[in-house]
Amino acid sequence: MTTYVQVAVNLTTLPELYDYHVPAELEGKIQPGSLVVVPFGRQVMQGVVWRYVSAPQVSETRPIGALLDPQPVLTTAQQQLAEWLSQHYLAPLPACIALMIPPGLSRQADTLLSLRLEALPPLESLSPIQRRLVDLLKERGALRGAQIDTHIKGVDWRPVARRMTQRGWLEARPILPAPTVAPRRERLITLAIPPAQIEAHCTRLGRPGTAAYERRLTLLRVLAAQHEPMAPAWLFTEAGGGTSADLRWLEEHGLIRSLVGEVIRNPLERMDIPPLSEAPQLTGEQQAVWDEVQTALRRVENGQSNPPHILYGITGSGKTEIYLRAVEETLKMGRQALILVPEISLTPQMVQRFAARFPGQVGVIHSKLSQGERYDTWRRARAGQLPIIVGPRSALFTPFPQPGLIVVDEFHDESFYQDELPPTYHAVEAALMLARLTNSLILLGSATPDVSLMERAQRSSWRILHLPERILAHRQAVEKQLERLGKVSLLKVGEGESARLDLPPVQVVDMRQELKAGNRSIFSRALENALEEVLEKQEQAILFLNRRGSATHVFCRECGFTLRCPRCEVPLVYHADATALICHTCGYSRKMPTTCPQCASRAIRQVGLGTERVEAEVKARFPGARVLRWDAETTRLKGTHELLLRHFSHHEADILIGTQMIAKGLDLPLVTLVGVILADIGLTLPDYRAAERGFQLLTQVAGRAGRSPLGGRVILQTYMPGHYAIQTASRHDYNAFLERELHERRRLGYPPFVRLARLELRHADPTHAREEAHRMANQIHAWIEQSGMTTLEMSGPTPCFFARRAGLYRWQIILRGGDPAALLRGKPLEGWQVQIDPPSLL
DNA sequence: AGCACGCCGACT
DNA sequence: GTCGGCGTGCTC
Repeated sequence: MTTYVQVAVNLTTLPELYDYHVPAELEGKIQPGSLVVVPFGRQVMQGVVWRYVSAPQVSETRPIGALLDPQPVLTTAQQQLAEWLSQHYLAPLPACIALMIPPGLSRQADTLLSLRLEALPPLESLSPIQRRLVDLLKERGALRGAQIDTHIKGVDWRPVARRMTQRGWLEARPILPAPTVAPRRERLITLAIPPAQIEAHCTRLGRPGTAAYERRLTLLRVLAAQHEPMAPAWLFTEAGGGTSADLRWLEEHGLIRSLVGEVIRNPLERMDIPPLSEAPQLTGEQQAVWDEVQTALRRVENGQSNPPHILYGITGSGKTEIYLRAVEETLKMGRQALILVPEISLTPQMVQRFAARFPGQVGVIHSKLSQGERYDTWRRARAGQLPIIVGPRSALFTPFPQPGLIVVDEFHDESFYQDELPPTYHAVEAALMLARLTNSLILLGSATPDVSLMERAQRSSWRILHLPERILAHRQAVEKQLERLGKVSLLKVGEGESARLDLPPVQVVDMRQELKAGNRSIFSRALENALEEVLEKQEQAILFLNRRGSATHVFCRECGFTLRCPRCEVPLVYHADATALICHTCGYSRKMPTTCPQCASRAIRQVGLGTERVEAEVKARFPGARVLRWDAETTRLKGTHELLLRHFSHHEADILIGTQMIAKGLDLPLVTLVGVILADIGLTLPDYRAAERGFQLLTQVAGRAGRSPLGGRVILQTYMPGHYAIQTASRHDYNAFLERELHERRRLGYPPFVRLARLELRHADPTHAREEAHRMANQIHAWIEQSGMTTLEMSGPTPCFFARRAGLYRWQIILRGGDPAALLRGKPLEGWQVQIDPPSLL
């Protein structure tokens, strides 16, 4: 009996599965999820076995070539998740599978080219490209296509090589490159005698009293203290000396043994992990929430399903402690937990808390990992050896044997939506699906829950858990620190270790009134006074402005000409410290001109403001203040987030100026003032979620103040003080915002009351882009007619709001109504990027 | 992705 | 007549 299987071939554009038979030598070793090598046309490719089939769809099948990993690389739940992603987001299945296989293990087919010297014509008769190929292969021997690509750039050499192969001048052999990742093996040293007998064997260490004798004895003692095999380099470090000759001596005298063992590459080794921390006592509110979560986890344990749980808790209300306990409970029942966070480099405190509570059981995923670290983390998770994974959206695709808990922290964050490369998907939606497939509990936590999901939660009877009070954990530690600084605490009377804190009062300052009163500075009188006060008291302040640079744009007062990026057409931004104009979309930069390029007038000026300008103004007004600027640029120039952060939290600076990256999860107890320089930025963008984004950002920024017993306040400067996002954020009133925003969405016909799909086209040729956009719009119109989906509305084609990006012209078509994805499924959309339920239409 | 097939214009 | 451009379709 031959076994037949369907295989998803690793070629991201392939829409279907292909049938193969299992050869006798692989019989019993192949199962759904197996990573295999298959012949495909005249190529050799990688693929994932999808399912067994009793009979193939085609008369002739070819055999599976080899099995690349004895363990399946996808779990059953992951296969189902990949199928759902493919269906829901209109992406080819192999593209969805690619999300789940570590880079380095997943390889694409290639061709190995070599010269046939005996058949080669005289070199003079060759064309330049042919000549380059021949020279390269003569020098380097046989090369893969990918290797040739690195030597011959900007030229399409493949058709040339193909013709040379047809003439018999070259030999082309299809190959599949081996995975570039593998377990790391190292020589390890272990004691060959019981630790207690070291003294008894001293005679075998050489002549007593010599340096070598002492070194060897120390090596043995270190090994005895360690209880586990040690790599030589580590052993020498711990022993404070030693050579490989010592090891040889000890091995020859039967005192130690060498063995080869796997060494795990663990990214957490590079991180400072605080000592094991005990779970703090819960407040009454936390306890009530925890009781509910615990009950839900009981149900998971008993195989019953749960609705998604939303954990709506204001900044500093102790959500993380609930996550930690839920993880502990999940581990107790032998299942694994997944913690998704928006941006791991901005939330090192989150990772540290998990690593401290569950030493040795936490794996971290982030973009800076080496391939080896990523591969090892993936394999340990698959084997059940690493039951907790913390990471960004990609961490969702970790292969756990039996997940029991999925946490999405700050689930309103847009970084959970991937729209750069296909498949575009929303990690929160995918997490909801995975929770359903694995019968896991899913906890979605946020201080500003996503409006669409909140509406869905209310409509579908999800559980909504509320933590309305800020708490201050580790009260004694903080109070001791304040005592040292001679500060008076503003804590409310509380029980035990934790205490309550009020949310900081927010003062909205109308900048139009400031102008009327003759104040043309970027600081209102209120903010200036507050800053002065903070500096006097030796406390700290944060100034927030959601824009980098010194000015928003540069224009000529004579003729009105604005300097724009030649590739993106967006206005260039002036950066004072580099005296350059920079495009914030593509990075293009040029010198600041002294005269207008259009009319040659010298009246060319910068207008608007960014973080650099704020920095300059602060330094001018408060010469004694120590100022630290934190944005994408200073991070790039001055090193890691952690470094800047540590600098500030050790009070080596008084004022921190930053863009939205300072809004996330920082816990800075000495900050008593947060000033928002201009709250309006972003609110006026033509996008259906502009108000929601503004509200979230302002709420988060405001949450940075008053996280300590010193109290705190927020000053919010704006030109539109009546805007509901600003009004509700200043009152910390999420419910009022939610109600108003849902009202607006219903009125204007936006999610959650309709579903959206967005089609985007990018092309270097503006005419082609426009014509293709119109052709597609007509086509979609016809599809709507044919399908009878008359509730679907199409708008466009229109140029995108950012109409050019990195030299490419962008056009979009928006579909809204019942189920836009259903219309597009299976339709030819080549060249277009499709986004289902996009969080932005810019 | 490769590679074949097949159709059209520029050269030996 | 052939060579070489690239549009289209196929790979179990």
